[in-house]
Amino acid sequence: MSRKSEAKYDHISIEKKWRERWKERGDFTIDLIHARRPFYNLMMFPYPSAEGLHVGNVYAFTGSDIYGRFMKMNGYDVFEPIGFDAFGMHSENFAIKKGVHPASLVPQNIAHFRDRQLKMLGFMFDWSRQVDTTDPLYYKWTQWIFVQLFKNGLAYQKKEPLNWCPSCMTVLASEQVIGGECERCSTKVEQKEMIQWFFRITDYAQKLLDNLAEIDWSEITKSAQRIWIGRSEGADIDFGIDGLDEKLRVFTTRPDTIFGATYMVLAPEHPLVEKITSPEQKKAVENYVRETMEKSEEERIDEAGTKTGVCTGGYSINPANGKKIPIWVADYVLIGYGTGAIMAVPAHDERDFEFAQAFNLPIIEVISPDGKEHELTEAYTGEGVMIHSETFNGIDSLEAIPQITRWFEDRGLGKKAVNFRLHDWCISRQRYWGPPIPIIHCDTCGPQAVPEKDLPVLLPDMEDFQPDGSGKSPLARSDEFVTTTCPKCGGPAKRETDVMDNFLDSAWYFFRYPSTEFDDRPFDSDRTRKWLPVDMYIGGNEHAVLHLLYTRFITMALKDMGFIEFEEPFKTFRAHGLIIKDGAKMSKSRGNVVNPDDFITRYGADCFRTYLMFLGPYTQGGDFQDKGIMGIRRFYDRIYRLVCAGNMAPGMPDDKGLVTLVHKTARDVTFNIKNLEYNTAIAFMMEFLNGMTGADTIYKKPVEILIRLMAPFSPHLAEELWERLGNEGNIFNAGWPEWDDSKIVYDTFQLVAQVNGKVRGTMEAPTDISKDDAIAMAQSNENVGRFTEGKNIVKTIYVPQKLVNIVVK
RNA sequence: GCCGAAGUGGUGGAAUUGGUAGACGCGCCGGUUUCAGGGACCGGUGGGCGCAAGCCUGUGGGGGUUCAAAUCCCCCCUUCGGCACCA
Repeated sequence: MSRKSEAKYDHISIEKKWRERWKERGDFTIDLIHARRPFYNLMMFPYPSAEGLHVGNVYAFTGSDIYGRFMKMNGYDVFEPIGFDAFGMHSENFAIKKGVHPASLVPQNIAHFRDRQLKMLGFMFDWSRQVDTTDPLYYKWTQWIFVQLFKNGLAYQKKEPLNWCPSCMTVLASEQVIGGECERCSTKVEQKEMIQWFFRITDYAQKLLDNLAEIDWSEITKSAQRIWIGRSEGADIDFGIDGLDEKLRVFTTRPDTIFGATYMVLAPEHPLVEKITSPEQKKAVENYVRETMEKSEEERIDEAGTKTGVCTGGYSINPANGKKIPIWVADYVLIGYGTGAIMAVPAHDERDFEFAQAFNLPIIEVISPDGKEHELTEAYTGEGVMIHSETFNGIDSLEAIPQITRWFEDRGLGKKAVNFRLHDWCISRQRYWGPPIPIIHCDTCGPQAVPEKDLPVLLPDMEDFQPDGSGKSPLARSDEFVTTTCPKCGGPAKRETDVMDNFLDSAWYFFRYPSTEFDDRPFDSDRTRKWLPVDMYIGGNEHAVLHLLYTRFITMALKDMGFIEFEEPFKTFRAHGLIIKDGAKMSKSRGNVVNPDDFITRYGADCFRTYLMFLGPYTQGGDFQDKGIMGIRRFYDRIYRLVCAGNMAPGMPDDKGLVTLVHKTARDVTFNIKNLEYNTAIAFMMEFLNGMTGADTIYKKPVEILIRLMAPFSPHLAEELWERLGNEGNIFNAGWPEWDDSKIVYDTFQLVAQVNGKVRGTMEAPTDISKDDAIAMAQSNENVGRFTEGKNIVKTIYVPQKLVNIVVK
């Protein structure tokens, strides 16, 4: 047969054919009401950026889609929706850069994403239920959520020093500051004191933490959340202030060290600083506070370790022993944690030790590892026996913590306390491209929620939408938008002009998917009961403390407000890994960005999908090497030719080895997919093909099994081959291959003969060989004999169906 | 600095209740097909020694436990990720 007439795997026409067929048949539009085995398979919806779909998106979606298709073949009614997270600074900044209005750019981007890219990749999305966060019909309900939180006291305004991104010209939530930089544009953030809207996520800190123990999430994600929530247990203790009728409250995890407190430190922003400063120190303190406020977050991070501060001239009274100790101001104490003030115990805290050394403050050892006194050259932070602690001397420090806490409690000077580093979620943004915060400010009635019947508060169409850095949103420049009447008293009032954080849009989108046809409610309760919580959620771990934490909070709040019956949104979450290119991160500056479109055109979506999954374990990512995709292409070419050749014997082969291979492959591929170990699943399928083509006759049944196993990876090709083999109907309704464990048996195995742990020979032995026979067989091996001759056999180890190890001396 | 994960051929990666290290690919080498050019098929491919049988060596480095260690324990190095003065 000449090369020309040989069957050629034409991926372009095959993929086109099946895209159309699926659309015609409506294969993936599922009946949400009558579904019998609902399975909600969710992936993180993308920003429809103008650069188009990134290979990282394709990687993420493919891994999720394979899982969804696998579940479908296992008989579940899989709901796999997709949408567009199109509000927010990412879209807006890009629009500014291009000089286009986001309202005209975003729909273009969505169309490109959806029609030119996502639809080419063979995902089984239910296109009848999309979500676009910029659609007023969607953000109406984003605003509705705000209103519910406001009514329930979970949304409030407060003035606080906040993270301000000078480039994006807006405040950010602390989760959106990564290493002192803006999460979106990597500009160094500054501190700015402003009045903003917050959500009380801290009310849920304990629950957010506790539930982590119960949910089936990637451990790496759970641990990131645990660290971010940052629970620490200790005590609040009130120190007196010399000459003032005020209390100075501190939080400490080490009340056992209180007799070693030799000074106090206030954060520069602490409200008591001014009151306690003595006239002599006034100037120095004022200078220090001003300098600190002017420092950027970056400078403070860089300086961590070098201690600065000034003495206030004020004194505090240690409630443990009545001693007078000086109060200092220093920036190593943060206003945002605990009470913004500490009792400094230089002997047992590294930071306090450094500070005490820098400013020659006394160091008193109160915890001793061996009960003796020491000359301290560094802080001792471990446990030990208490010394210099009056009536507590001799007590083990661990036991002393509850004792001392109780001692203070009894005297009304302190109490057990728990602190979280988690802060309330700042959701105000001084930007244009987001849902307006649905609040009306009335001078007489205060801030009022926009009545639900008046939602959505439409984002006004403004030609000039650029942020101006004034600390106010561009919306403030529209009188028409701002001017309104108070819903309570009817008097003149002004609308809130900030828009909401983009992460609120995405905190509830999966509630909307199953209920997109309802325009009188955000989500239908029957629908929600049937489909939520989400069964499987796959996405990037970069959202561990952003989206994934906010989402859990919103879900908990919705439950407490009575709208839903569960408090965790995702039963299972798996973080996928990251794709790199030739060992390095992909980036435009390196010029090593993989463009999915090129590979799809050249090799087909099926090949591209499969290759991405072959790069490495899905949860760990992989290294994309352009040449590697040929391996997958060859694999599919071979299968295609095999099926097209058509000369197959019916049914299953008689050959026991082949039968075993069929069952073993079905089993292994199944478990691999369940565990998201797609790379090894593909390897097993390749071995299967190699094993089949090595035989004289090809049988049809094993080929059909292989095609079903590969269907989640290469849906178009699998459909095509399934049809060519004479099957009717969607392969995804054909069921998942079953296997029989009792068929996975071998008559013989390779018996390894070792002498002193080194392999000296291998021989084929019957599976049911006895221990004695196995040992005898090993000893009969010529090479083994060379190493045992003239030696004493000390012992012999037999591991059934594995090896014999003869130990000689 | 602290926490977590990981270091395996030229390369991506397999193998973990401890039991033949390198599955499956890529690349490379040799061959077949009247084959001219990213085709198909067959064979080989960790390193060293050897004509060969085979031997030695080998999973970041160094110790240890064990009949047996990529896998378990201790110390060290490197890389990546997270947190970053959190009291």
